[in-house]
Amino acid sequence: MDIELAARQLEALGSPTRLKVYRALVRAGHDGLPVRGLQQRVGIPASTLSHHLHRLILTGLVVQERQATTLICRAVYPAMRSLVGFLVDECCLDEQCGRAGEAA
Amino acid sequence: MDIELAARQLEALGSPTRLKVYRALVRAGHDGLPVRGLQQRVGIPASTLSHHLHRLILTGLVVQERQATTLICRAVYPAMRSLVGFLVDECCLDEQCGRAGEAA
DNA sequence: CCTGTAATTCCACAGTTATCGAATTAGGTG
DNA sequence: CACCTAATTCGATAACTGTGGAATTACAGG
Repeated sequence: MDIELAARQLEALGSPTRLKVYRALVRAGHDGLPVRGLQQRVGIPASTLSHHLHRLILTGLVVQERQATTLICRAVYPAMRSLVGFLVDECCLDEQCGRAGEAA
Repeated sequence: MDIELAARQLEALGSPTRLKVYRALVRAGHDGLPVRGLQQRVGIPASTLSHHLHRLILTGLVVQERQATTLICRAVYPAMRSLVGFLVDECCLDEQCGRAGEAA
């Protein structure tokens, strides 16, 4: 995992709106959510949502698939997995980030 | 862990410069690093570094402690731990983010 | 082809961020 | 106190971000 990619993905998640969007998608599971459903859940105008989705897609955290007239959005789980892996491997020392030691 | 705090911390880490700063601090371990040493490692002007450090400190990811004329910076490991915890607990579904399934 | 729904793209604007030289504050030493 | 090093704060500027209404593209059905 490249540090530049990690930074871009962290930045993509680093907006309350986008984090809520992403979380909604993760919670939607494998079936994903249409943009419309996402919009109702997050409660923002369509154009704003579209911009945020675009950013999430650019970093590889989200993909879209067209089903007739609706676009289904899905979280890309492997991307999140490697991002978390980066944080743990590159940014944490084992002793300090391991569960042992102190209960946060 | 509040989603707003998570977003602010993700944003703080979501800049290549700040991510490098943070990583350097984590790697420095418990002893931390003086601002000067950090500056040499990351290679940016002091004032720029100071701003980035300030942002990291505001989100609770980094702390500073004065030792005479030098300021020692340290990564706050529990903060990273709970951020990673948030990503795993709130943004990942067990089945999809568990190590089982596929090897990323 | 006309219509309707889905979603994006266009456009504009206010607010924020990154950057860094210069000035300033903090703290120790002769 | 004068001086030195460490680091921050000030000030200014260019670039980017978030936001959302309006126009546009994409697709299906009658």
